[in-house]
Amino acid sequence: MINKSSLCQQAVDLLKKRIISHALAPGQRLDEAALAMDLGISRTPLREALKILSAEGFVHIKPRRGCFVAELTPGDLEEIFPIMAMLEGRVAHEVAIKATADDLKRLAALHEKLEKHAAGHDVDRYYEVNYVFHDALQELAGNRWLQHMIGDLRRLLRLSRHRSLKLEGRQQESLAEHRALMDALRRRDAAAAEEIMKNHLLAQLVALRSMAARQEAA
Amino acid sequence: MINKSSLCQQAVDLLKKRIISHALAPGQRLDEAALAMDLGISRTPLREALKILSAEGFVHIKPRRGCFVAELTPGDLEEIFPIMAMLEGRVAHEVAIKATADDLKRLAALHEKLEKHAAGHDVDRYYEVNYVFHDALQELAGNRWLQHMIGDLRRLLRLSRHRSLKLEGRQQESLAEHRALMDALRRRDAAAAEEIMKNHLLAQLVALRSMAARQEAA
DNA sequence: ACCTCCTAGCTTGTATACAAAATAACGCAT
DNA sequence: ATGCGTTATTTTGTATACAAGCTAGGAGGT
Repeated sequence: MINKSSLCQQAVDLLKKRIISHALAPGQRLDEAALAMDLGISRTPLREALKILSAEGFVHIKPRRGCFVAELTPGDLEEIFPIMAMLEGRVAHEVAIKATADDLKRLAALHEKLEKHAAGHDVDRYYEVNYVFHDALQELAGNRWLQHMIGDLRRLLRLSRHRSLKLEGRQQESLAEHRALMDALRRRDAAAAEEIMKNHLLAQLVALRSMAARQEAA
Repeated sequence: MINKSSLCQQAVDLLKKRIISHALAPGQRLDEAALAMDLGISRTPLREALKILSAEGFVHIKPRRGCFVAELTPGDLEEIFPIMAMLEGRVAHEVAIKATADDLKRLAALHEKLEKHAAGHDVDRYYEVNYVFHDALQELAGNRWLQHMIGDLRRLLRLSRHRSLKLEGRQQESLAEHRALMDALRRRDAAAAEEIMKNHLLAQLVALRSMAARQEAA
């Protein structure tokens, strides 16, 4: 058993995974007794886990009425993406100033992977590496609170299965934006890096809108 | 008794107050049994409350070692203020665009109160109204997620008793910045409003720094 | 005298049992 | 048949009891 942490923490981790993977559907009611039985634990640690998930926005607890998996409306996305754009823009800004030549090399290596997966039309791996890339940037920015807030929002965004890269042409755009970002970082142009990152996020929002519109039409 | 909510929620609210007011000192260990006894509840709802407070950053839970009141280091302030500056800047931006003439009148009324308390050297009331003013702005911006995140950070900041307005001259500066903000809002100059608000927050950070330096010297 | 190991206690983590409130089901009256 | 009221059941909220890990203090050895 690698898992030596508390049952509460284990429950938090597992439920997050299930919520993000939509094994637990948005809006679904969570029955404490049934869920506890399913996880093989008692209600006490499970309830503590649900309180944590509630504070982090994954579920909503309606007093005396139960616990429900959170759902993100299109309106939420419209509100969250601009915030993310600001925060990640700030990250890019800091990285442009702080990163060492070595750091930039590591980023470049990740970017190369992105190019490769894009060329191979491997959307899943592209997403994966993209995540790692953004994560690495946050690490380099070295602002723990910024990192914390972005992390919260990122996890939340995953509640909605937005896969905007599936929109034709979007992956190429995304890649071009990443290229421009790497350029700005190498030039140590903080203002440009921030602006590019901002627009990168906002472009994702635009892509999501058109996907939603397309789905609406169908 | 107006208070009909769960014991857990009551505990959360009360503990927040105690932590913010420093009735519970930063770094202090919270003994579950003793605290539960003190609050007149059992450990079960108290533990749920502590989990929530932990997720919101008010306390840190070290597994099997206990729960400790969080403390903000000067480093944390240096990280948080720039984020706040961005977020509140964004709020100002949105308000400049969205606010109706009526909204602006309400804000102006609040600003008048600020001027009055400043003239009367009533620092406490100035802080109070200042809080209401910023809160009103967030309301007008109408971005619930932005509001949520700013709210979290604001409460966190109150962990450190930073009273930068006590620095001589700072209150007058603060007032001037508020005046400039109102001007920009009336002119519907979103970019200017955003910039002014950003600098308003960053100026607070600078004031805090010099207070810390002064305290260091003493 | 100091370090180590072991034990005793205290504190956190978990399970179960109980209380209270909300939902569902049933019967009655219209 | 339908709507309302009452009761039964389910489910959340809370308390208590139990298990397991950490801390501290003392005994024994070097």
